[in-house]
Amino acid sequence: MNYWLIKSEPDAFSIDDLENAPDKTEHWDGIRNYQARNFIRDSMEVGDLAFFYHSNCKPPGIVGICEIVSGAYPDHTAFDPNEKYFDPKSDPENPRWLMVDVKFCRKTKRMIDLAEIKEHADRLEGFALIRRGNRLSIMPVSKEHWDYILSLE
DNA sequence: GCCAACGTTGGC
DNA sequence: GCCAACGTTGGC
Repeated sequence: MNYWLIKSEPDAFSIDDLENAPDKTEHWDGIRNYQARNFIRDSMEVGDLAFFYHSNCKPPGIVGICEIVSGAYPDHTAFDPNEKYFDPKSDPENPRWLMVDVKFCRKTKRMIDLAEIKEHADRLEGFALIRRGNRLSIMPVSKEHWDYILSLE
């Protein structure tokens, strides 16, 4: 059982979009970063929980919790030239990019925004979200950090 | 809109 | 394999 934080720009796909999706489940496509891909491929397991984080908005922050409900499988959007995240170098015979399905669990009682999380940096040492220059769209969260952040809710 | 911090690309 | 140029991310 692992814990994660996954980022999404709310203009593109928000926590409400996930809640309103059929079966409250959606595939998490568009990951085009090897480190994030490797997390999906090697470490994510069905039943893992993830913070749903709104990025590139005002204010950015954690807005909900979702569950990983599938193993990793090929991200088909990489094969389609009409898709925003088309990657001609991803071979369908040997897919370069993977995705998982995530299911809405609940919204947090309130948004736990980035500024607040940073105020607790001393209790969140090593948390990838507040490391300098962090740009990962999927990152692991330790159980200690997970519980602590939820205690702020 | 700005820009720092990265990741990727491609010439050599 | 090095590294400059370029593109992207994402907070501010």
